[in-house]
Order: sequence, then C-alpha cells, then structure tokens
Amino acid sequence: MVSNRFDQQPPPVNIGEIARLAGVSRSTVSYALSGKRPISDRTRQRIQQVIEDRGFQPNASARALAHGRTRTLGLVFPTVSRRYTDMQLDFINSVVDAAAAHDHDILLSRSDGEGDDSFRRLVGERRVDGALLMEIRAPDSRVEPLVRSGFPFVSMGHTADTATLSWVDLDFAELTAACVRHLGRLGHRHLALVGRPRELYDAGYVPALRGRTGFLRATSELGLTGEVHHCGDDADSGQAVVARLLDRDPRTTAVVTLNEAALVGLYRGLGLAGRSVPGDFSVTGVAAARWAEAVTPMMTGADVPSDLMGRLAVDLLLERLDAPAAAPRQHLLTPPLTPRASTGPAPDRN
Amino acid sequence: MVSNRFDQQPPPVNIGEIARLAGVSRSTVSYALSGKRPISDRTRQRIQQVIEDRGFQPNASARALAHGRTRTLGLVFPTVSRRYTDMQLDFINSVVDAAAAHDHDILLSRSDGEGDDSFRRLVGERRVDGALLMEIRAPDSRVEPLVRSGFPFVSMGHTADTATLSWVDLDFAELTAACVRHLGRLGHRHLALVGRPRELYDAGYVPALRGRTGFLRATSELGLTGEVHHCGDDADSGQAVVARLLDRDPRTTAVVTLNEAALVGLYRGLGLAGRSVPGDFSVTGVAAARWAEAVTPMMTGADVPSDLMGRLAVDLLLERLDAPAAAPRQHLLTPPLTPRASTGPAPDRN
DNA sequence: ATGAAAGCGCTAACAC
DNA sequence: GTGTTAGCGCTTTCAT
Repeated sequence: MVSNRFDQQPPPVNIGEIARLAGVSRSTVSYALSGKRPISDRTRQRIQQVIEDRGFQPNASARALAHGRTRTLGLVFPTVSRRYTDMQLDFINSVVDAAAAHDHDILLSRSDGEGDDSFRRLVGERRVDGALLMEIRAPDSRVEPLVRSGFPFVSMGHTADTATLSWVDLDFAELTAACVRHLGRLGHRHLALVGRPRELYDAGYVPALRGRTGFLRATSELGLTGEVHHCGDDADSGQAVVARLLDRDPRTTAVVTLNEAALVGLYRGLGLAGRSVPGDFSVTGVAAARWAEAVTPMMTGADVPSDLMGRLAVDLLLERLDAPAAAPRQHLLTPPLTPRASTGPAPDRN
Repeated sequence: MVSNRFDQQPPPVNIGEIARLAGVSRSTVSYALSGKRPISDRTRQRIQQVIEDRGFQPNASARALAHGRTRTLGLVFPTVSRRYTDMQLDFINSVVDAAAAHDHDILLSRSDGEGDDSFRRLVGERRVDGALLMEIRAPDSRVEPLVRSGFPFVSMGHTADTATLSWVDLDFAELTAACVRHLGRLGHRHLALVGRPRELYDAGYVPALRGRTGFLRATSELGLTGEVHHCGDDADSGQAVVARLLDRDPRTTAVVTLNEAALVGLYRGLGLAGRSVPGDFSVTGVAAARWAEAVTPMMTGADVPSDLMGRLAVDLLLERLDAPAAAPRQHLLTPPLTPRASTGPAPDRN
C-alpha cells in the first residue's frame, strides 16, 4: 500500500452535519435548500453560512431515492452503428447542453432493447428518468418494451406509431422530394439517390427508408428516372458509388445524397469520372451544413438542424416527465434547401 | 388530461415484495442476488422464480445509496471544444463500451471545473464514482479541485504532475519527431507543422503543445528548417494553411500534421498549389486511421489508437476505484508510423 | 416558523 | 442457512 495524495479523502458532509452546526433540524436545512416552505431570514442565513463553510452538496443518490427522480436522461444508441456519425455527434452535443440547461445529466448507452444489459441498467434499474432513442428503426426493439412498461421516452426519428408517441424527426421523404423537384426544374431527367449503407436498410433504419420512398415517388411523379444506390458511410464508398451509378445508368446527370460522410468521396469520384460539378453534373441532398460546406463547390441541400433537434427532443422528454398524462407531441422538421453552388442546369445532350 | 397508453404505469416491484412472495426475508433476497453468502438451492430457486415472474430489478439509486457506489463514470469534456472531433467520438465510443464491459455507465459532462454546475452535479453530488477527463490542458481547471478533494479520476493526456496522477496519453513529442526523422531520411530539408486551432494552444491544450515541441526539437537536431502553423479543425482551414505555409517558406517540401479534420483540405490545397503528393510534396502526421485512409494517396503516419486508449483509461479508473491507496499508473503510447503512400523522396531542387 | 419521525429501496453487520 | 435490524442521506408528512 503506497501512500499518496489520494489518501486525504475529506469526510463527506451530509445534511445532518449541516443541521447540527446550524443548530436546526434536518428538515429545516432541506426546506431552506428547496424553498418549499418559509424559513426565517435569520435561520436561512445561518444555514447558508454553514453550507458554504463546509462546502455541502446534497448526495444525488439519496436525493433520487427519496424524491423518485434521478435528474438524468438516457441517450440510447443501437449497437448496429459501430461508430457515431458526425450528425450523431452533433446530437450528443446538443442534447448534453440542452439537458444541462435544465440541470439534467445525460447517461450514454448502446443497446438494442430488453435483452441488453445496458438497457436493463438504464430503464430497469431506473438509473434515468426517461430515455432519448437515437437512430430509430422500424420495428425497433427498444420501443415496444418501453411502451409496455410505461417508461417515458422520446425518439429521434419516428416509426409507425406516429401519434401515440413523442418524437422529433426530419421529413426525409419531403426533403428528398424537394431535392428531386429542384433538379427537375433544372432540366435533369436521370437521377440517382446515394443512400446509406445496406445494413441500415436491412435493419429498418427509418430515415434511410423514407428518403428512398420520397425519392422514388417524386421521380416517378415528374416522369424522371431514379436509381437507388446504397453507400457506405465513408469517403471511399462515396467514390466507389459514382462508378456504380454511372455504370447502371450512364445518362445520369445528378444525384441526391443522404450520405454526408460519403460526400467528399462522391466529389472525388465525379472528378475521376470526368464530370465537373455543377457544369455537367449536379449534386444535392441532406447533410449537416458543415459537410455541405466542406466540399468544393459547396453543396446545395437541406441542412440538418441537429442542434435544434437535440433541444426539441430534450424539451419533449422533460415535458413527458412533468406531465406523464399529457398527450404525446411530435416535431416533424422540413428545413429548406440552402442554395449553394453544386447544382446547375442539366447539360445539353443532343 | 388526455388518457393514453402511458397511463398504465406498473407498480414498481421492490425487494420487499419479492421477499414476501418467496416467503423469505429481504436480506436473503439481497444475498441471493449478490452471492455474498450461501443460500440453499431450494430457496435460491424459489427467489429466482419470483424475481423472474415479477421482472424485478434492484433500484439503482437505493443500491448506490446503501453501497456507496453508483457504478457510473463521468466523461468530462471542457467547454472550449464546441464540437467533438472525430477522435473524441471514437473515445466516447470506446469508453462507453469498455465501461459497459464492467457493468458501468457513462455520464457525459461539459465543464471546466469547480465553478461549473455540471461539474458540481458530477463530483459534488457524487453522481459518479470517478471521472475521465478528456482534452486535458495545462493548467487544467478540472484537475486541482479533483486532486484536492481526493476524487478519483484519470485524464486523457497528461500535465505536469506526471507521476502522481493516472493518465493515458499519446507521446506527441515522440510521434512528431518520428515523422520529422522519417521525412529527414527521405531528404526533405524544409518542413512545416500543421497544428490545431490557435485557441487550443492558448488554452494550453497539451497534445498540441507537445507536438510542437517534438517537431521543433527534431528539426533543429537534424538541421532542418521547421515552421509551425496553426490550423482550424476543418477542411477549409486545411486548404488555407497550404497557401500560408508555402508563402512563409516556398522551399517547403513536406508537412507533418496533427490536424486530421483538416487533412482533406490540406490535400486540396496542395493540389491547387500545383504540388502532387508524394511526387513533389510529402505529407505525414498523426491521425485516426480512418482519416489517413480517406485521402488519396493515403497518408503515411502514426495511427491514433482511440479504442485502446479508451479501454486503458476505463481500466485505470476502475483500478483506482478498487484500490484508492495504490500508486497511480500511466500509459504513454507511441504507435508506430504506418507506411502508406503520401511520403516520398524530396524533389530535386538544383 | 420549526422539529420529529416515517419512509424511499437496498446492503451488511449482527444475531441465531 | 436465514432472519432482524440498523443504517445510507435525503424528502416530506404530521405535529406543534
């Protein structure tokens, strides 16, 4: 046993100690802290003084046990996503900040539902008051057990149960459709969709699915051809998909992309294929502004408002916690296309 | 008050209920769960049965209060880093997984130390058993209060107190030096360092500082010129820094970069400046393999082992928790340069 | 305006 | 091998 600077663990001050030193009862200290009943100025000041002297801070576990609230929210990612994407990172960030603004903390968990240890700890052991489900899929194994147990949650993305659950989502169908219409107006007749990795579709990842639906519907409504392509979440895959889509339909003059991580590679691939953007090829889609602006020429597209979404999700969840009986609410967002420099008139082909 | 599916909150089962149904005392149930004292097979089975029937799971707050351990670790980012970098994302991921492997959860916090609400909740209210400090700086306002209070923590990156604290770090000085020596062997005489954003240096961000030191020492030892440049954490800044460094010393034929997010832009800038990699310009540095492999030609460099580092940090912290009196330990990692395609002999200049 | 006391749900020392 | 009981540190009725 080596002696070191960690030895001097200070005695943990508790509310009883404060009460004793201030010459009052524990309940008085508690009420002085919560303000839930009137305390004379004199006593309050004395208590305040002692609290500051001893640096007292109420123990969170005790408080949670007595009060029934942990003031902690769970942020639950499915295990399929091995790595977080940039967009998810933004969410984590905004969720942490939004929660902090309400004196809440965020507990991170990667789990798929009931069978999962982490999930059990989170909801079963009541480590958190509510959960935020990231990367929602349909069906999503996390949803059913939560609904059944009445555990409060908000999902990022929505499944079939639109009206009975609380969620925040981007209207991917409408966003891709808007991209298609934009390209249609510019005269493009042969489009391609650059989607997310095949695994996500197989896993029922909703945004990807809805994006595809919107794309197919819009192209068919406008009488355009539209080929759908999967694409890995990385630059190399983006580069590779260009060759595939030009091979599948050489007439293609524009793409709509839902894959921001592949964007850099997409441009690289187009360069290699001898297509210049936006001269003879247009690119648009849905991505964080940061990605859209990282490429040259910068991409025209719908910017994902991660910050807003994180904040809305936290607000919705806290709302549920405060009023469990109130009707669930939803936010379906449709950010406008931000015009940049990656789309132009379809090249002449006669 | 609208009625909905959330109304049916099931009565929370507790250990007393289980004891009653199994016809034993609460302590017996507790011991059956923990295995801390022998239980007859018959009783254990009966208890087990009831537990499964009612889906009982011990309440985490109560357990934490009684046992003095929350089984939660805090992951603390300073507020300066507005967004997480890719590397930090990898850490978050690996830390969450490593913690989960030991039945622990991760609480996220953005805070700079004592004055901070989030920090107070975390350590003051004892929401977590220990903390992992990300993005350590020198001086770091989070360190002193923690040391003073004897709160267990491990930092990613190390400050002056090398031997008395627990930390995991990359030997940035040695890594940049290795890059310089590599370039020196290839005949390059005029180098530049592409660093991190100026704010990080100003904030005393240690990896950035040590990287600079190693670069300057190695270049001077080898009689090479070496110019240091700050660079924002994004592609555009990477592109911009190329112009700056070629302007400062037009003889420059190689760079060492510590800035992975700027890498794509760095390549783009070199292309615009008419330098081909590795024909007439070499690029090397420290970055996650994913980034090094995202560029063409792929970057030769030291790959950051985020996964390993996250795991080591969690192990170190749990070690501290189990044996607070043991001497602190450290891991200083020096991953080897992975040869790829971005470095070559210095171009002839006569 | 304040105090006493009964929990919150669990663990563990102390019986037997 | 099992039960009894006293906490863990706080909140909140119920008294006064």
